[in-house]
Amino acid sequence: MIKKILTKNIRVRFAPSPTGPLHIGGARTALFNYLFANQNNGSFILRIEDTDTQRSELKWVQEIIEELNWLGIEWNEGPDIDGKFGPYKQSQRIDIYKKYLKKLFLENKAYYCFCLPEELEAKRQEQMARGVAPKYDGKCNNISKEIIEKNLAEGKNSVIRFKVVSKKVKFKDLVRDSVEFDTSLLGDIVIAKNMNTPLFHFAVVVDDYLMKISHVIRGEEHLSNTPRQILLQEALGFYHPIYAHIPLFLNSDKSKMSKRQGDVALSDYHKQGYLPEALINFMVLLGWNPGTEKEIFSLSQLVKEFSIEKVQRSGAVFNMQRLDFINNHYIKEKPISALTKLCLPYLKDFDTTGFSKKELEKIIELHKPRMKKISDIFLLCDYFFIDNLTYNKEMLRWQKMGDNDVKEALEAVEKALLKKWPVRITSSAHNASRSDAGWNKENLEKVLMQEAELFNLKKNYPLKNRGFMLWPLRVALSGKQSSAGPFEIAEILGKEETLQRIQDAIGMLS
RNA sequence: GGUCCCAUCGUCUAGUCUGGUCUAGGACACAAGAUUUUCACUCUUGUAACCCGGGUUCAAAUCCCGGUGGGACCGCCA
Repeated sequence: MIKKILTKNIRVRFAPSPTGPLHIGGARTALFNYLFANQNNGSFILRIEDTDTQRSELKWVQEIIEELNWLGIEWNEGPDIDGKFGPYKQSQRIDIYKKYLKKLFLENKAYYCFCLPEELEAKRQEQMARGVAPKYDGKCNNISKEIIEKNLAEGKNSVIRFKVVSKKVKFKDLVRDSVEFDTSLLGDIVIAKNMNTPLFHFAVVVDDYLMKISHVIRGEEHLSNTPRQILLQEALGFYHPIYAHIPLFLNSDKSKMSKRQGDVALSDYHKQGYLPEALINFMVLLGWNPGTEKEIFSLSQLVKEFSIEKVQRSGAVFNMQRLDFINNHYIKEKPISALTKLCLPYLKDFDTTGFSKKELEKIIELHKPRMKKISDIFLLCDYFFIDNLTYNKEMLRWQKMGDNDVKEALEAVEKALLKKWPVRITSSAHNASRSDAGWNKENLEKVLMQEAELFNLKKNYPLKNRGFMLWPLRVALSGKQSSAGPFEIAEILGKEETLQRIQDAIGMLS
């Protein structure tokens, strides 16, 4: 007797296994579930599938929760948020599974199997070599009760198998329409190691039923698992949830995204300084689009606009360049004080104490358009915090300049700066502070743009090609092939350090 | 090997259901140009795709069939 599908109350779940860091593909599965639940006024459940006690660890449960929270994906029920259908960790539901396991035994739908893993593996190899679908041959299906008791009493290695009924299983999938499998190709599956150790298929089916899950939205790798679970549902008299199998993230060679070819943990992206809003936006566009040309979405917009039916059927290559682009977009949008806060941890190896909050914000602002990810800030702005820049003196040359030309240019800069901001010989505190007055980007620009033209006139360089003065200056201040502009740098560095760096450059040329 | 899924620019995709408006649109990347002292940002422009073969039709990216290619699964993992 199969009960009707529950669709009035939308309830979905994300069911990760805490055997390692949260996979980025898992994060997208969670996202799709979250979006689907929230746009339908439903509930989103986080369920921890830790039946594999060997590999499951508490720290991974914590990581899953932390990283999902960081992304901004919230659930209504889970290991940390109690609901009516808990507990939400499978390791705490052993008695529940036992009850249904007994039911299966009682109805003669499950049996003990005493085959050894090695002999099973040998059979599997042999079958595959012969070109047939590897499947369990049902050897232990008809062992007598006495033998079973005896084996069990002796503590012989055993597992519990479910009798897979041969039939055509057809189900509707929100992403793939109708899918059909012939279960006669399937062998009897192992659903538990023993009465206290249920396995994946069984625990999933029981929990989805008990937790009143209406829609199972999961990765495509589970598509071929679905008929087994449907058979289990039928054997237990459960309703069938509606399925939606979403496409996989792919490596650039189109294989399933794997660690071998790059980062797969959500935390890796977190650590590198990808913003949660960027990751969300990027992930959702891999396999879904609104059908319009809009590409930037916040999580709350997605709740409104997302549609599971528009999810793509084929896998999507995880394209880092596109992630970088989207991340850069969100970095540029971020208010400067918030962005600075995010950058600071990546600057912890520098001594930033000499800079005020305002100055640090200016530094970040300057490098914002260049940042693909927050961690980039380290290499982008290091020259502000390094006392003695090291660079090749050839770098100081602009176009056809020689050492002497560069030296002249820098000396002209120095002279002009000192003229406008003279060094006081009588070093009273009052005068010292006055000498820096008006040392800002605007004034520096005014003075030096003019000076650059005078220099060109003198040297017979093209008048408007101000690089003859500004390029050496910028390199002297940054020590870099590319950096922010010289006026901006000088403003933040302050007069003393600016003049010092010019002096250092001149020193290299003598 | 078996089963299932999939197939539009290098990548993500729109268009496919309801065939004509598609000499196939957008975005990333790439290239060129403008701007700038450099890089980046910004703006403009450009290169670039309907897997192949048949069929149906006045008309096919779109419907049908067959290939081919790619992927997932086939566990006492999930």
